[in-house]
Amino acid sequence: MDLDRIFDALASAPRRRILAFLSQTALTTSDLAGRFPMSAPAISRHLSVLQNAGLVESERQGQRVLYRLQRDALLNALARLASEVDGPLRREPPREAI
Amino acid sequence: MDLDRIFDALASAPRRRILAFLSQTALTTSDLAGRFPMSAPAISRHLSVLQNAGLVESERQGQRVLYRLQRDALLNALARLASEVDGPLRREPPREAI
DNA sequence: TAATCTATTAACATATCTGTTAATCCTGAC
DNA sequence: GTCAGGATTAACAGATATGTTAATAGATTA
Repeated sequence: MDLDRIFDALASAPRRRILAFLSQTALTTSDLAGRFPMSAPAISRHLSVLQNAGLVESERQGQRVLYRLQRDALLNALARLASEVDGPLRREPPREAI
Repeated sequence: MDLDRIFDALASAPRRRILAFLSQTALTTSDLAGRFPMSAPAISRHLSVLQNAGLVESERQGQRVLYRLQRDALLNALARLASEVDGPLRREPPREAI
C-alpha cells in the first residue's frame, strides 16, 4: 500500500502498457517480451518494479513465470490519490449505502 | 490530456503533496515554498512540471503567481487509467442511467 | 548428467530527475 | 529610473532510471 512505489511504477509508459495487457489475461515474461520492442531482461525488470509496488503478482509454472494484475491494488491507489485531492466540498458524506 | 506527462508528474511525492495543498486552496510559489523543506526554485520547477501536465493552472497577481489545482484533469487521468486496466468483466455495460 | 528453454541478475552506457546556489526576469513602490 | 520582492531560469552535482548484452539461475527433458 505504498503510494510512492505505486506512482513511481505508473510513471513509465511501458509499464502502464504492461498493466493494460495483464488486464486482459495473465501472461508470462516472454509473452510480454514478444509484445514490446524491448529485450526480455528489460521486461523482467519492469515486471519486478510492478511487483514491488504490489501491482502484479507472479506465479511460477514450470519454466515460465506467469504474471497477473492486482487490480484492487491499482484501483485503490488511484482512489486514494483521488480522495487526497478531492476538495472539501467533495469529501463530505461517507455514505453507508446508496 | 497527456497521460504520459501526467503520470510522470504524479511520480514525485513532493508534487503529490503540492497537489494536496492546492486541493484546499490556491497558493503562490512562496506559500508553497514555506511549506516544504526545499528552495523556492525547486518548488517552482515542480509547479512547472505540474502545469505542463495540465494538473495546475497559474495566474499572475502582481508580483505573485497563484497556482490552482485542475481537479478535473487529475481525476480524468486517474479514471482513464482505471478504465484501461478494468478487466473485460468490469467494462461491459456503459449504462445510460442507474 | 547434459542440454535446453525461460527468467533473472550483473555490468555498463546514456539520459533524466532533483536538489543547490547564482543570475535573470517581472512587477509594484518610491 | 531605481530599488526591492517574488518567480523563474541557468548552471551544476549527485542520484536514479532505462535500455543493452553477457552471465547466471531454475526447471524440464533426454
